[in-house]
Amino acid sequence: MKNKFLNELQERGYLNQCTDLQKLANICDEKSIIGYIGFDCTASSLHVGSLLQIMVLKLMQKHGHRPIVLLGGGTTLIGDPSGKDTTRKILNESEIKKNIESIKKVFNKILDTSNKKTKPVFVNNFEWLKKLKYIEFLRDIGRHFTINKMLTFDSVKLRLEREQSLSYMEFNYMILQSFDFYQLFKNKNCILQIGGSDQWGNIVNGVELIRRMLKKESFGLTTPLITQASGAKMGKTEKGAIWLNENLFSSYDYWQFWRNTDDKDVKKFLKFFTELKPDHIDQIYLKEKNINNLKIILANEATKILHGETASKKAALTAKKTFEAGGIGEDLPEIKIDLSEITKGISVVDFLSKNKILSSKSEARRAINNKGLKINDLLVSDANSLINASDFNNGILKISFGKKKHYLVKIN
RNA sequence: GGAGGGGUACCAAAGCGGUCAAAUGGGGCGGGCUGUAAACCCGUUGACUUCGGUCUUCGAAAGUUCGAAUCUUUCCCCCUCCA
Repeated sequence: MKNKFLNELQERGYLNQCTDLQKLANICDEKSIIGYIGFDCTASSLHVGSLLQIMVLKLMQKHGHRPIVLLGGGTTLIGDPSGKDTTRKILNESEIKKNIESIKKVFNKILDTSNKKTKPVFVNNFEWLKKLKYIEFLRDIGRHFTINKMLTFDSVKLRLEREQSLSYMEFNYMILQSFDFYQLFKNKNCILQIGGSDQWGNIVNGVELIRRMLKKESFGLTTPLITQASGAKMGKTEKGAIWLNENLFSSYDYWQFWRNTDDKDVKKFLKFFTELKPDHIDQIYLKEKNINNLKIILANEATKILHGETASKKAALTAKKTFEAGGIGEDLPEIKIDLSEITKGISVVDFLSKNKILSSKSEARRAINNKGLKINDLLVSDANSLINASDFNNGILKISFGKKKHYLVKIN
């Protein structure tokens, strides 16, 4: 019989592989466990690609288990070769520290921090990795890894097959990650490591290490690699990543991201990225004839989890006003402009490039020539036209690029 | 160490003395259709511009030439084959 936590894990499609599902289920039935996921700290924010993993942590909490969030200051110094064709850029310690602080904010928003029993624990593997002594480490830990086996793991194998160089430093990443798990197992009683499917090799090595070093059993579990119907990797659009930190990606944009989900992904994403019950999702999916309403539900629920209910509602309202009523929603991005500039009259093209709505004047001219630019919902037909005071209604002007990008310009 | 092949825009790839800001495909962006979706169709895709042009770009540097992505030299990097 499956355990509730693992059951829901599977039902939502979070489960890819597990080292021993049945045994893990038995343990989860008996007591509350501690599990961890490690996150990369190469940027100041995680993006939607890591969201599935965070949702798994949240699910653990829901079923009374405690998540450990490992923000890998130590391993980020090395760079995980898994799924990478080339060596990552190496960050220095202070950059990583800053990134960790920034990334933490998101976990504190998404995860439940009020329940003492399941409150997330943050750890930084730099704490133990920095203390390692090379010779000791080789003797105590290194002896348990054979090169023969390490060469068979995808992260290594693929790089070698493609004849892309893999440095000795990166080659060691796997061992360090195993050591992380060992440390957490030994010191924090953490029996489960979760990760994306590309982490399988690293995770299994950790389980193995614990067995060899401590003669104890631990568990590994991976989530599937999710792609969007378009084939793109989750969270990475060509424009840039869908960041989770609000300073990089506003709650309004975040809501829009979900609202623009491909039809084919809607059901899947509802299960992945909302807390609606799976059977409820199945029901509404059957009942609701208009898929757009489901996309709105998806956007509302997903945004709620990250940015809270107020922000989610505000984004939804703005979307409604902007797209359905053709009006102005207050959550649209704002741009301030000095009164003096409008009295003089500023050219539209200058304004667009200056405020980074478009990257250059040429691009702005192109946009106008391609009928892509509107001011107060009126097409701008002349690339030389000026913005002046008469374009403002109550000190506000709406400028739109394409059908989806709208900005409010306010007089300072 | 020896012998060859190659580095071109976001990516892939053509061009191999002028007509090259550089074919074509993908991607991006905009428009049309629609449902803020997909598919499809059209346009666009270095910067600046008084819209006449001007400037920067084909691994790096130097040279030949009226003129270089294209020829020469040196350097850097990648690949294939042999040892």
